[in-house]
Amino acid sequence: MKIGELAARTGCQPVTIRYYEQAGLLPVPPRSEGNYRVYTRAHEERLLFIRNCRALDMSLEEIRQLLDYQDNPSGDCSEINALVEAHIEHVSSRIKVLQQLQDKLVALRQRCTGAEPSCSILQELTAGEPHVSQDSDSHVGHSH
Amino acid sequence: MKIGELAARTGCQPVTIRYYEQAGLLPVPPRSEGNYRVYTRAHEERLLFIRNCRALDMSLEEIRQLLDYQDNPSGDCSEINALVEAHIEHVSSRIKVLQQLQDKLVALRQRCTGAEPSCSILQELTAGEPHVSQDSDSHVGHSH
DNA sequence: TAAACACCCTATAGTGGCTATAGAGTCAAG
DNA sequence: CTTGACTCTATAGCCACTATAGGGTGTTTA
Ligand SMILES: [Zn+2]
Ligand SMILES: [Zn+2]
Ligand SMILES: [Zn+2]
Ligand SMILES: [Zn+2]
Repeated sequence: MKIGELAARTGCQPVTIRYYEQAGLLPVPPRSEGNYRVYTRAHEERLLFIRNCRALDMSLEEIRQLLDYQDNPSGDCSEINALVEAHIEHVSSRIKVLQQLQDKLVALRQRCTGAEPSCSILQELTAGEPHVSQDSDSHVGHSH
Repeated sequence: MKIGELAARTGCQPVTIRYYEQAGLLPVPPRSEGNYRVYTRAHEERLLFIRNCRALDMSLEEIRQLLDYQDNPSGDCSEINALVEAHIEHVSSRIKVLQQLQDKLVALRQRCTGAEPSCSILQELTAGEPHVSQDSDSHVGHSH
């Protein structure tokens, strides 16, 4: 299987596959005579694993850990559980922050009556309120 | 006011202030004899505006737009309202995605009984389900 | 006067998870 | 034998910063 077919099978672009190889998540595949990467079902499974994890917004580092547990099974689920638990916390704490932002944004939208000399939204944003910084220990990302 | 004081007043690092200048969000300030940037209250207000917007997770591009409306007031709130509305949509769509991920993650955690030969969590992640890609038109970021 | 120290300057590279581009090679079909 | 689809490598860009190196400035203290 060449990279294009693997990409089509996994819903993933060839460049991304090469990137995962570079990042040490996918094992380096053998090459054909013409220097093309040649993949097997094992690669496909592993890539699907990665894509499933990415679809859950795990970081590549978290995925690296899970793959490591998979490659060196210890019969102990506790580390896997801890990782999943930690990632649930990443996601849920990000949700909380975003919900607070949403509340503030809705309140901000409310401020505009359309009848002011200068829009109240801009005035509100100019006001120097105690600004709450976003927590940076969570890795679950931004809205843009 | 030198950059350190401005940074302290706005809860923002000096490097970030220079970055905003470079990015065209803060006007280039005059320099002192010793080539230090010298800021005024006007700079402080503008930087507070930017930080307030960033605290709401707006992108620098969105902030650029708002600053532009502020610098060229048209008496028309509709563009400002549209921008805020669009950003609320960025945030809320990100929240929806993350809530779905959270549900899946909780279900995933549930799978581990601690009694399997190989952890069911890894098996579930290996399974090649139809993977739902995250929408990429929203700019509100990731959990990590 | 000199040394220490806090602050400031520029320039460059790194972060994460890709995407985009340039320039070249491979391979099957017409 | 040329076209076209695919592949290769290497490099740069995206966002909003953060980190580092290597130097200059300015005040305080020994
Ligand atoms: Zn995580
Ligand atoms: Zn208004
Ligand atoms: Zn937005
Ligand atoms: Zn288990």
